[in-house]
Amino acid sequence: MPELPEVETVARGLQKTVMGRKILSVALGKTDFIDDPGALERHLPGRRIDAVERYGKFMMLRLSAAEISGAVNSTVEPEAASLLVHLGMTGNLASRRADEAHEKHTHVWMALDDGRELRYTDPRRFGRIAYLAGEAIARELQRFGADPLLVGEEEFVARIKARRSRIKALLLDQSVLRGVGNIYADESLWRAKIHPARTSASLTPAQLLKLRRVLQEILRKAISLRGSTIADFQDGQGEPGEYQKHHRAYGREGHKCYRCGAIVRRTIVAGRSSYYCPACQHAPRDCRPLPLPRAARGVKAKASKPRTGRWKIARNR
DNA sequence: CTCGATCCCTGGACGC
DNA sequence: TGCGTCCAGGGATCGA
Repeated sequence: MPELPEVETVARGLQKTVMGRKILSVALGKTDFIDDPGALERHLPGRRIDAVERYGKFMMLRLSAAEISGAVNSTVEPEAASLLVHLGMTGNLASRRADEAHEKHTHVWMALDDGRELRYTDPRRFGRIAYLAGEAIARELQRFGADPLLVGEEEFVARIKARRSRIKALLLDQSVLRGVGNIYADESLWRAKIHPARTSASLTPAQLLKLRRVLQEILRKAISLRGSTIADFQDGQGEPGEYQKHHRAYGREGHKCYRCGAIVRRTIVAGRSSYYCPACQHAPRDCRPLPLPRAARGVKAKASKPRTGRWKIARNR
């Protein structure tokens, strides 16, 4: 699932391939995940993609003011505008040759001035696309919390301590930190030896500082490895990330803890599967692991495949 | 404020 | 093998 490192990877790819390109036209497939499909058709053609930025799990395509060539298009307002793209669970945004067959579940085609198309694909359509202009951009972004890579020690502790939820729920809450999802929440909690069901109030400042530090280390490492690619699916030409090889908790139910050898267990916290080492990460009394599935039990349990969605980082050529 | 439940959606895993 | 069921999960939303 695209979290901060995966979105960063996609955004960096797009910086190389579509930045500076002009959008010539827009075609749409299914649009139930798009805020205002008509706005895309009305406002994107004629604009140039000036920048591709990441904001939490969103990508922001900064768009030019649109008077690039030829006739003035009166339907295009001159104010700052952005295309916000959230990949949800299975979304991808990539540049393809216009004559290249499109993947199944492609829902947006943006023809560019270099003969290529910027295409959005998303089988489950849990993603989101929104065209935002003017003050709507700032209004949209103010809902989100700190960037976990930039947040300082004081702010991190303050944001966590301001709430009394379980730590996993807080890590996943985009209004606390923007960009952390299920994988990197579990990975950082394992590394910090904190059980996901612990409440923020029960954690010491030292534990929170440790959590912040390992979270940043993990995110940086994951970005350097182009994110995590879980269980490849369909279509050949992706360039998968490598960070899944470094997972220490996520998807490892039934395997031995890399640190102590205990069996990694799974439980549900904040409505999400949460993987942890019962020996390293002391559980609150009210939190029990789920029974191990048959595939993950037994002596030589050939570890179950990670229970997870799957997606692939497509190469942005 | 915080929780859990429900829904959205598709396809892969699994059980019989 | 084939079919039905369960499940993954980010986020919105609603009720407790």
